[in-house]
Amino acid sequence: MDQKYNPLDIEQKWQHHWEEAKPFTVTEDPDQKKYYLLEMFPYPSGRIHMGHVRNYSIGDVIGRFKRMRGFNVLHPMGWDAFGMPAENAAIQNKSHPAKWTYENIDYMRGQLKKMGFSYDWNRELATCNVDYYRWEQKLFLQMFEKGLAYKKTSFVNWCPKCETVLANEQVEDGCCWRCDSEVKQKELDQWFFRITDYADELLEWTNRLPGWPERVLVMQRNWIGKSFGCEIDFPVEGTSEAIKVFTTRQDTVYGATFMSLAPEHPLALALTVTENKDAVDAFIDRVKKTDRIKRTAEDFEKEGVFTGSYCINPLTKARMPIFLANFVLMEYGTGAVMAVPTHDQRDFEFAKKYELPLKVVIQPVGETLDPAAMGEAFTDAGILVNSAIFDGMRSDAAKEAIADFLEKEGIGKKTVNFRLRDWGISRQRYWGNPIPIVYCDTCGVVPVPDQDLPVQLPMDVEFTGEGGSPLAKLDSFISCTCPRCNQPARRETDTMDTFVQSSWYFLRYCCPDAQDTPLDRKRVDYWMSVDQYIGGIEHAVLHLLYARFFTKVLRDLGYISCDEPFTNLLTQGMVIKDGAKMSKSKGNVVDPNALIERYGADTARLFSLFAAPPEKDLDWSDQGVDGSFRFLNRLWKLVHERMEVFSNTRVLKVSELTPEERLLRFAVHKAIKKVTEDIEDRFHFNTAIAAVMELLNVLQGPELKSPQYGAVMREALDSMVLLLAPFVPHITEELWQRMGHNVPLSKTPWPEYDRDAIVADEMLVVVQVNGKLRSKMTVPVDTDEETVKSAALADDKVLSFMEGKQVRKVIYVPGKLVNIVVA
RNA sequence: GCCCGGAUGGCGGAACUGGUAGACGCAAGGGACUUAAAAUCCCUCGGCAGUAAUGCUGUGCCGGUUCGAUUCCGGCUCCGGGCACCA
Repeated sequence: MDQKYNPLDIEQKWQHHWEEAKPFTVTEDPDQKKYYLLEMFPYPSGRIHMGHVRNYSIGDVIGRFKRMRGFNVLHPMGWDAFGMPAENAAIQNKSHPAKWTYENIDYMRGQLKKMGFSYDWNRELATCNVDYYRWEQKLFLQMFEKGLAYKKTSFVNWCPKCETVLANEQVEDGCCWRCDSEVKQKELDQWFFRITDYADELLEWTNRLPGWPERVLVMQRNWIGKSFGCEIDFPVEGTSEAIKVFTTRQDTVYGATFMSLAPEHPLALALTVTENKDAVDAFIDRVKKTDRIKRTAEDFEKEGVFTGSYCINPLTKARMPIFLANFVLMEYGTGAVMAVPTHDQRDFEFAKKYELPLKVVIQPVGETLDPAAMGEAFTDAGILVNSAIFDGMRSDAAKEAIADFLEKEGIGKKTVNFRLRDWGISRQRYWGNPIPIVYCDTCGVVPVPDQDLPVQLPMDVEFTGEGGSPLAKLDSFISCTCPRCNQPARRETDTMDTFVQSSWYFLRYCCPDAQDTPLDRKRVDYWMSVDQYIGGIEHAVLHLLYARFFTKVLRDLGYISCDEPFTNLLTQGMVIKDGAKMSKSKGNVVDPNALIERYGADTARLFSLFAAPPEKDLDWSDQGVDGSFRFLNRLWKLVHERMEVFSNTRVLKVSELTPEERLLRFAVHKAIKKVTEDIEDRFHFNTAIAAVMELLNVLQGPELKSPQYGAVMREALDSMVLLLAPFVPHITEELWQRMGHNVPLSKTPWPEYDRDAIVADEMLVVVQVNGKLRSKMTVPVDTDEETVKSAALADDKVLSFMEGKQVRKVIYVPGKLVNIVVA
């Protein structure tokens, strides 16, 4: 037998075995506890990177562990395969995105297999495959029917480099999430998903996801941005019209001295008097040319223009001049703001600039504000003044009272507003799922009927890189007949955002071969929801919000029963090297292939799990990798060395062990307990691995000559190999087999620790004087409190620190320490 | 500005409910083996003083609670992340 640890051979051997025996293939079994484990599926960009290695290694530990614990573990893998890089590569290489994508998938699948991840490959799916996206088209049409998918003209985020629209969630710091180009605003007719219909439920459930990291939930809550307030009507002087405003500060309504409208407000032009028309037109024109992102920056100068019209404050009856203001957004609230310059900083700045009246209606407790002397708005809560019957009330009480009063008078009503906008899903790109819609001059927007699905993405397309989407130039695709009137019609040429595909892939994994339906309810209901989801934090308000939305929509469409897709979420940290995220431009990339060739997959897995707990950033260290490799070599050597000792050993007789043997066994069972708890309760794989390293250090001690040493050692090495199996599956399978086991590790249960073995005969008691460590004593475990205390008081070292002082108190923490308080 | 995290040796990190700070690993130094090197094995390894035993000190800073604080409370500093002209 090979005595040298040769990772490449044994990894190949066991990967081949898994390929043949398929121990990770699962079906629904109502008699077994199910466990759905999922890592975020990769985009097939070419080759896997360290982030993938880390993400999937974390997942694989959990998968293999749960399997050994007797769970029916669903652990699928697939490809988030539509998207722009494929199209860009096609332009560059004069190739086809499909070719590029499928080649990448083949290569990366090979890489994942070389890492030894325990996936059920029978369920593999690629979202660019028509067998996947056809069902998404069906779901789109059902959403269209229910009004959850709709088309509207609006200003949208436009990435000039990607030549496509981006959802709000895909704009980061005013730049494209993918290519970092500055995002512009463009007015386009686009498809949207009505995620705002689910805003309340999405928010509500953030309080019912205890298995999610709090910061992800907070980010989602902020993103949804629910605020409570009032809608109030301000009648326009001399007309029967009223301007509706939204405010969260109805307690300041008596202080509203003017009105600010968004330049896009539908009443803007109608309210403009003839003398002001030129100025207003010029202002609107200027604002429209200003970039959206800049316009909404906090430091952007507040500017406006007077329309010449007035409205009436419904409570004070004061005349309020109506302005257009550049900082007022049409898409939040009603596009109109009642301006309270004393209690809102923006209104304050605006009022100062255009010399508008200031009226204080909230006084801070114990202070009196003088409007003339104010340098900034007072925006905190306080006591109402100058507010008629509400004078003297506190802000929060006044909010309620004024809201009730407005409702009673029919001037306004309580309402809520969300920051969340509908999800814009149209993309002006080729490599995506075609939106199954036809435009007919007679019938308008017509959904493609069920029997005509799927709308196949045509393959005979040229990629020039010029002039936008290739689909928009492909007559054979565009030209069609209207399904309603059979007249010539045009096909929609936009494709769906790739985040649509990733919003339900985890459901399709449950029934990847379902033929007549996107989702086979019986199977989906068996597996869902995902018990553990693992991926990067960067998807906190993207994928993770969209997937929650889709799950709720599909529930309401009757496809599934669960309310939420992911019960537990683990967000793993980034992989860092030399103080920066690994990237080609920084030149600090570690290639998994090179690592596997040099050390084997087990070492790569072990290091990425050992160097940091999963949720923290992982600092890559080449020497650290050496250390992990050394450990596996020591393990290999020790098992082979001691194998002979136990080869002809009889059964372990626990009651007849020598003290040395008992100590060895103590170490083994302590390790089993520690590793089990670290994996199960907290996913602290780094400390679990450290515990096994400690055990190895103990077992490496000198061979004993005592009669049961062989039996103890057999139990020890068996246990150690089992404990390491989820982390380093290849070497452990090999050692397991070499130790004479016929059943492979992948079918062997997790070890249980023996409670009796971890009860020590003696205990170490630390002795403190005034909280400082002064001595240690070893006493039999059953020693009673009084005996321990008096032994501590009689200790030589302790006595020297008590000299000339009186004992005030003696504290005993059973089995741990004695603290003697002296003065 | 608001909301979340975080700060522990030369480095990655450990200490789970307040009870021996620094597990495990890396690096470094010394030694064994070797003609030599690699590999392997052994020893040392927070700081200061001391040959040593040992003592003092030490978990970002200041203070508090406690017999006892890396852990709890109050106030700061710095770093990372999210949100932000959202009415």
